[in-house]
Amino acid sequence: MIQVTLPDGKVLDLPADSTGYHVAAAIGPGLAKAALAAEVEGEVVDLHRPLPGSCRVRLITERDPESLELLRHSAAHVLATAVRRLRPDAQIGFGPAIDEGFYYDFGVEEPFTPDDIEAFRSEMEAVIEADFPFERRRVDKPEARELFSDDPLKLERLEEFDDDEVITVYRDGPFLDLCRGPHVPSTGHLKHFELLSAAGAYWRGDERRQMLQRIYGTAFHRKKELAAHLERLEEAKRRDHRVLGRELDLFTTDARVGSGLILWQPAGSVIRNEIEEYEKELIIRHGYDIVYTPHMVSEKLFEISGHLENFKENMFGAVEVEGTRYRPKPMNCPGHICIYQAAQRSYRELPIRYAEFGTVYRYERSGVLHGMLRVRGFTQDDAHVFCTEEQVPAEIHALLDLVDEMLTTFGYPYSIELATRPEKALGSEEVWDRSIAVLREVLEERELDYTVDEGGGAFYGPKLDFKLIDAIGRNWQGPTVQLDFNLPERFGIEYIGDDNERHRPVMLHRVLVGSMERFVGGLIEHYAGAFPLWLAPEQVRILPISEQFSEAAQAYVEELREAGIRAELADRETLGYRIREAELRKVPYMGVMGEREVEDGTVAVRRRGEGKKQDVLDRTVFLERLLQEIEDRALA
RNA sequence: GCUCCGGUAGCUCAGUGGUAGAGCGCUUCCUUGGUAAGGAAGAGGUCGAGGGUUCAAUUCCCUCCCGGAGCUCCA
Repeated sequence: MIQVTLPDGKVLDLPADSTGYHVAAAIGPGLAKAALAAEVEGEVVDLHRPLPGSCRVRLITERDPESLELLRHSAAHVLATAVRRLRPDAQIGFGPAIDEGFYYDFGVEEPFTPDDIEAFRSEMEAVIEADFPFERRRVDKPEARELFSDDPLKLERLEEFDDDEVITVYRDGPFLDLCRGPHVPSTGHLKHFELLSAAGAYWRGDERRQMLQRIYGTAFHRKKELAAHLERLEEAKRRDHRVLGRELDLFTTDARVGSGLILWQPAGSVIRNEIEEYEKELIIRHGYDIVYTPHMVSEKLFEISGHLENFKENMFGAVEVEGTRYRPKPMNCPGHICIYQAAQRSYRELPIRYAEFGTVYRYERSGVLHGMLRVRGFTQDDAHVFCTEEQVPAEIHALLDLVDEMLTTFGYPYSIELATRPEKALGSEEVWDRSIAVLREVLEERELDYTVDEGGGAFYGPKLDFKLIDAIGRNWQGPTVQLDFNLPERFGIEYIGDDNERHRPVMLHRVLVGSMERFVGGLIEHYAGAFPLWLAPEQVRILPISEQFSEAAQAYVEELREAGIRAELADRETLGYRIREAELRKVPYMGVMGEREVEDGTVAVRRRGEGKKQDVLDRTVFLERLLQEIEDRALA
């Protein structure tokens, strides 16, 4: 007999060869049916795996978050089972669960067609219907070699195991896979799944290796959850900034200009300009100095900064003028350092904070370019803080204030990640530890939640990464704050301390929006194109009921413009048509003016997305409300 | 960069080895309309670019450019 301790502290006495299933059965028939796996001494294992002896056991059902990963991993096996049935020659690669689903990689002569995918989907249904149990078996290396003698990819993986390592295989019906597990008990547990896409993927992510065909899918315990997930994907598609960008005339690209280069149309430029004006006001209030540096500089600068050494493959090529080679800058920091070095600095001046909307150019491989989100030319809201080591905590505090104010304004919740010393790092361990400790202390002082990305810092310093969460729950790269132990050394920057000696200042890099292009692209998706009033390219559209009121409407448009409101008149076609147009254009407010309004000095105000609900307001009152909403940068 | 898919009117897309269509948009006219499409007429295309095969290429083949799904990488 063994003693099994349950999470609530209860202890069960069970026969020595019991499994998680027996534990569940001993608790009750409902649980025996619902259990998908067991957590034994903290490790998730198959439900039918014998317990190692007396132990702590927690049963995992579909209520537990871990179970989704199990389900999806098993779904990947079901997919492979189906593929192998229809295409016995397909080599099998890896098939893990991922964040939102699963994939499986196959080596085939010809890429899969949509018809193939559909066939696999149907075949998966059959595999599920058959309800094959997932059977785990330990094997040694020679036996494994035998089992996978027809699967070169599995054999390659197999050779990476140490001789004494535990190797397990899983079988479900006809399909056998080299796999660590665990799995759900049988294929029948997979009820709600969908295959989503197929694309090429290099074996082991190495572009020099064979290209496999990867099929992506997802799976859920409940039909409703699957439907909700698919709906979320649809919603993401509807919000696609490339589609909205064209519909709303925000930005465009042109083959004659080049890939990865964004042309900001007037409407998009309004948004960008509003953001820049807001940020300028914000950072000037926070003690920053605005600077400008050239787009192209002598290559020598990048020799000093080390970019030519470490970043060359991301830099545009040089142009030679009168014997000097110039390059478009990939980063703004070297220029800012030169401004710092334009004069001898005293500790009395520090901290010095230089900010620039600096446009940088980076070579990106054509395949990674994506709308405004991944481009070759972009403008960073870049800033560099030069300060003494003692001033660092105060600077970090100030930055956290700045970040919070900024992200709150745009309506983004966010999370914080602290990235620490990587393997290959510059500067002494002691300096690193001290800097990380400073960052940590500031975060803790503020009682902010954060996660640690162990070893995720740049080689030249630790950083804080802020992750934005958008309106449909997706994560975006947000602000970053980065300590730099490298550039101050390379440039030999100094200040004179109160001891009249030369000292090396600490340098912080920081961006808030990061790249204007990426940020605005993200905002388009976050707001689904319906920008809050302060950012809306067109804020108010005035609609006279008929042309006989056009003059009065035009006069009101002028009045609004006079007050700084971006207002337009729409007086052609029918009223219904114009309302529809304004809604599709996502103009925040429509103001209807007919006989009554013209006589009364009012306007019938209709808010975007609120249908017929409207207020008849005194025109001056409406204007004041608009101004207030803009001043507040209200989100609604 | 690589694999696959795509590029036809401003936009979304149909179509064909015998030089082309729809809807929306645009222009003009009629309509002067009270809250998500009033009516009519018209203009608009070197079918991504170049080369090849063919009596004939938008259609088939090759190269290139641009875009998409991914791999890898990143702000």
